[in-house]
Amino acid sequence: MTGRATDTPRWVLHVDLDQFIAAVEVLRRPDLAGKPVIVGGRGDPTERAVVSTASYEARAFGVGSGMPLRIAARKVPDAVILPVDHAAYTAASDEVMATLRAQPDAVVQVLGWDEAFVGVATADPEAYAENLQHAVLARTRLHCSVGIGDTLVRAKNATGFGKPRGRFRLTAENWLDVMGERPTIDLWGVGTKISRRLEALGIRTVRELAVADTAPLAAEFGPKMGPWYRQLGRGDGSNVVDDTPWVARGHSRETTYQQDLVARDAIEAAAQVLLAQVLDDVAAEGRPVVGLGLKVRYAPFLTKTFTRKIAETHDRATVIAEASVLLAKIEPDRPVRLLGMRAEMAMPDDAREGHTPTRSGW
DNA sequence: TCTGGGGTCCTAGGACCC
DNA sequence: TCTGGGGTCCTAGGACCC
Repeated sequence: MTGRATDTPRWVLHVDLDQFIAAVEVLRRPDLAGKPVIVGGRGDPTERAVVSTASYEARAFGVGSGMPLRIAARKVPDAVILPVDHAAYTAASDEVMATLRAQPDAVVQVLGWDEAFVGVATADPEAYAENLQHAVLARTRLHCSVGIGDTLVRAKNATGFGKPRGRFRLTAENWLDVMGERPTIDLWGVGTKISRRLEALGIRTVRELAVADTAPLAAEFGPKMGPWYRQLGRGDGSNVVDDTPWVARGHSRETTYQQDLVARDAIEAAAQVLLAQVLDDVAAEGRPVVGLGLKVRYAPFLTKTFTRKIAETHDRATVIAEASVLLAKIEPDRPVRLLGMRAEMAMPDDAREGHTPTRSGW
């Protein structure tokens, strides 16, 4: 006998806050409860911006995140439109994550502002999840839904069936019964492009993907991604929740300009502003810069990216000088609607070798 | 008057070396 | 003189997520 309760099954819980951003706004403005609330940009629907979150009342009108704010405002004339307040959401998120970490024997892997995996050994995952929901509500006044699974993928996919405020369990046993007839785009990690390419291979549903031959998948998507998509279709993969502190590979800043930039000077000045912000973020971490990136959008569907490896340095002036090589690649006489600057940082030597928490472990 | 801003990982193809 | 094949590094770009 070891000290570990080896026959207690390990479960993955995927915790997802319900309409998180809108809910945080309602907490500080209770008069908004029950109203269509849309959060996006600077809260001005005449500006170029998109919806970050809509409350369920606004979603009933067909508004969803990613939609241009202007169109959302037209769909819901009575909507309350609020600016994005990052600091408020970060503070609320920190409270939620602290609550999760305080649960008995919980291993917590944060995925974003409003979601996390919780790994736990328990004989009754539903009861554990319900306790967790009560704890989050008591401490933050926010509601969440919980997906319960025997793998990370199944837990993640289960959550949607529990919304709002509920729980749902997906395991090897019921995966294909629940997911089998759904289109592949419902899978986490399959978007519009991949689902379309799968369809061209004759694969439309999750079940069809689950039983597909790997050879044509590998031929279409490459030796890594091909087999990975098939595994997604089966819901298989790791059940290990990884609480290793996240280390950023880099930092970037992007801005969409309300009016396109035309003059060369204006474009270069704007890029320097973004680069300065990026270097502030990098400096705050004290890690050297090893690469640079530039993104430029000339028109809605024409985006170019340029990257460049540079010799490891802490010196701002050196980085700015290196960036001029990328800036020279911006085409003249072409209106620019978005600029982005990115700096890649040297990774710490310890432990990150081969560690890719967001994807390849699954 | 369509399309944010912050990230991650993978792949293809060219350059270069042996 | 022409040509092979493997490996690595780098850049551009694709795709996905919240």
